[in-house]
Amino acid sequence: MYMDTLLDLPQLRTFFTLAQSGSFTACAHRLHRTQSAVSHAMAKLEDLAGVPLLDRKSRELGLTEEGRRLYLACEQVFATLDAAAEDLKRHQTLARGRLRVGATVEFGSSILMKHMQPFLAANPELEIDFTLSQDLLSPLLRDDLDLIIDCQDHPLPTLKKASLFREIYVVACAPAFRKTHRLRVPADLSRGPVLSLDKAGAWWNRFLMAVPDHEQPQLDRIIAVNHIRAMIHAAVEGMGALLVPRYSVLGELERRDLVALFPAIRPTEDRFSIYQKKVKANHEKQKLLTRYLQSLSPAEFGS
Amino acid sequence: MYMDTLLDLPQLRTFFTLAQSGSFTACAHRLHRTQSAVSHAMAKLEDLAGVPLLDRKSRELGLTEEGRRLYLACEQVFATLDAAAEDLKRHQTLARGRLRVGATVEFGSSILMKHMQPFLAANPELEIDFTLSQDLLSPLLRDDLDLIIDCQDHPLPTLKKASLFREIYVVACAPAFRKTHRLRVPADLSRGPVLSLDKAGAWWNRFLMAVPDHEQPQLDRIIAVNHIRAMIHAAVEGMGALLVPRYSVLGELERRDLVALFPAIRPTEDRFSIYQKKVKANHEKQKLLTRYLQSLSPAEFGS
DNA sequence: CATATACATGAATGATATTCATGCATGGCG
DNA sequence: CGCCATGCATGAATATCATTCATGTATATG
Repeated sequence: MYMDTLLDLPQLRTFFTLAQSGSFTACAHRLHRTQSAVSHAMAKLEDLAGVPLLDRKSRELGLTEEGRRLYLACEQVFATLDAAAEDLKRHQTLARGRLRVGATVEFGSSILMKHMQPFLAANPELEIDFTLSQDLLSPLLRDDLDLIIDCQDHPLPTLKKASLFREIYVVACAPAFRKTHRLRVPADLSRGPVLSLDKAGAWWNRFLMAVPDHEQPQLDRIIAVNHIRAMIHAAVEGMGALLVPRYSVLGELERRDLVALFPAIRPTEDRFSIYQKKVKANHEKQKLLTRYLQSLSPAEFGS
Repeated sequence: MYMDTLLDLPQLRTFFTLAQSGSFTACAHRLHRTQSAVSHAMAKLEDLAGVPLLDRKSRELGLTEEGRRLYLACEQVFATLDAAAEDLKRHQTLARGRLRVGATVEFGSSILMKHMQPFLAANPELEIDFTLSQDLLSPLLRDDLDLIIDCQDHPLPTLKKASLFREIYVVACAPAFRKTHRLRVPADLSRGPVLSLDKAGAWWNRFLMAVPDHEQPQLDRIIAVNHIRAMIHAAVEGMGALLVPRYSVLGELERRDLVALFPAIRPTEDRFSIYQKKVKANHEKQKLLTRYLQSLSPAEFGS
């Protein structure tokens, strides 16, 4: 209903990236969106522009004359904009003092630690301590922690919640294990041992609930390992299939120590959020860290 | 690794306008937003930037050092962007052929006609005919019209709907009339004649429903006039108070031939939309007109 | 002081972008 | 050829974000 500019930034950014990527799908990956989102965005942009901007006929996707001109404008605009953003970042007031951060054990050790160095380097005056634990809420409320990263929901009115990323679960196993047990559909899991945090196998419910009835496996042979990292090592050694948050095995998947099974099955996702006491959330150091964490792309978290 | 841009266009546009306007409220008016919206947007922008951009302490609202730098970047960016938009507009494929447009009588005669000239001038090859009528749907379905602008809802699957603006109703009368009848609250309307499209006064229900119980007027003296334009002339002459869509009396309010009454009471709004047959909505000429109408600011429609 | 002006804020709402689940076309390839 | 893979489009459902509404707080002004 309001149409200040004909041009809309998210769409232009998409267009700009698309022109560099050569295909909708590639562009979508770069922007951590789906191909569909890119398609919608471009349709809208072209509709707004009133002229075709993309030339879809040939194999390689090209720009029309108008598209090329718009692309040049984008170069200008984004150069300026990015420079301005850089400039702002440089001039952010540096944080100082002490900040006590809590996180879940697996997330903290595998992901958080990997990404804190640049932040620490940028804020040498800031002293950060980390506490990895299952129970994060009570230390936060007790003021033993200033900021926690948790996948449990804490809907308290005194807490400020900022959502961070979605924790996606995967079923995975060693490549050799998949071969010997001929794992093709979820039902095949009945054939071999599975690793579980608990002996009863409740750990796997999250997965089972997402499996259609006729493909339900019988998980009879359960190997209990009460520690995720240990479970992962066990899986790499071919001891069984496991169910874990994707972020915890990013490296193993990359190196093909593990392979993901049944990508079509999507267990319910948990959402990781940052929680802070509202009264302290305005402190520069807390805002700074929050911003930093949120600026990490979802890909870093395996989403 | 870092999210798109830290900078977001609608916010930057607001910031840019704000810097030129000198106050939140003034900026809000320019952008046809509320002061609150501007405030929210700036809060978010500053939060993203990580540094204060606005200096609110002194009487005149100023920019901080970082704000000034960002403002310079904005100048650049919006200059480029607006130029690109202009360029695109120039290169839009010109429409040609014939386009039959339908609209409600009052809207068509008072507003639509006022704004079509630039469009016609930009598309000399296009022949447009206008039909103002109460019944727009059937001619559209019969293909006697290509595009209609209507405040009735037509939720048909074969039609494409594009919303245009909200029709806001006002109660108004001649300044002298207000004085002689001492109209201060809705109940005072009992004192003098009111103009209505129908003798029964059902026309006023839209207003009465928005009035709290204890202020309900008794509309006993009703002057029926079955034509809005005539009703307006009657009101200007001091014959009574009337209830009309704001857009129909924009001129009279401006010249103070009429004054708006009870701004606190807000009758239900109707939404004007553009309807076209889906199969024909892709025709260049129809898209062009749709875009043009949507690009008119809400202020043009009295919203 | 009382009032007016200017901005802030939280909750509710409304609008928009994104995804999901498809469909349709084109280009290898057995 | 028919078959599958790939790349883009599309409509409905959903998630995300902006805007408004209804207030609150602060400061200046007569």
